[in-house]
Amino acid sequence: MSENQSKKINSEIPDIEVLFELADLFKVFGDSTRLRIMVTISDNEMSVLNIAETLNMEQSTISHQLRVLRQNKLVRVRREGKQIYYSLDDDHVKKIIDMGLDHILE
Amino acid sequence: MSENQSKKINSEIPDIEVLFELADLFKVFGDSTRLRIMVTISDNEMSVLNIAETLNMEQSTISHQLRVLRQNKLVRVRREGKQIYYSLDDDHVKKIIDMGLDHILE
DNA sequence: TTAACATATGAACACATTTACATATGTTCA
DNA sequence: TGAACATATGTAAATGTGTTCATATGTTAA
Repeated sequence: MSENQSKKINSEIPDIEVLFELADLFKVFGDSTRLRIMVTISDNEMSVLNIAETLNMEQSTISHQLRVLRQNKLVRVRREGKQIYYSLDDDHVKKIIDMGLDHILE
Repeated sequence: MSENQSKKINSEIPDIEVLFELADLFKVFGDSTRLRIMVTISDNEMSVLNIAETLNMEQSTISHQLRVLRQNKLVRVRREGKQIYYSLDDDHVKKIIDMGLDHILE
């Protein structure tokens, strides 16, 4: 059995706990502020204040949302002096966003 | 418009309205009941009652969520007599789910 | 150490979302 | 037509989420 079957792997029915986890993951992507943060830092890392200024939002709002992204391992953190720089965790994140964009822009 | 350009679309920074739309799309995936419905009907179409029984939830709950999926064009609808059969709209939907699963299961 | 700055966090409010119950709408068949 | 069934919808309650304000924590440099 052919390539056909290797494509089948993902079509097995995931059990319910996995689906709960998956819903939680998509929930994180389902907020425009968090999406904007992710897109903003996708090219290069940025400090919290820098992100807040770029998006024209409160520093605390950004900080709260960065925590959500951190908890879900979607961003990387690096301290340099007083500032803390955030960047996207991996290409996976970008891929998920791009896949969604594909759906919308088609 | 060259192929080059069409591939580039996704790596440009999407403007804010698109990100709002994108957030709305992910919001739909960010609920376990809707995810379970999508996974349940991903192999073959199912009637509303059948879905409700499979997931052991109220018929009205399923119906409400199916409307959300319908409004977001994620499911296809087919009437046959008294029953209405739902199925996933396209492979795109499955891909988005699989991509999320990849992130979780790695 | 203290002042100045960057980030994180707690609490509260406003708003959105999910679900269940009751009921309406739509379809078939006698 | 009316009874029986399948699906959709309105409403209300419970729960969850995002944002702001005030303040705490942590870092640097004088």
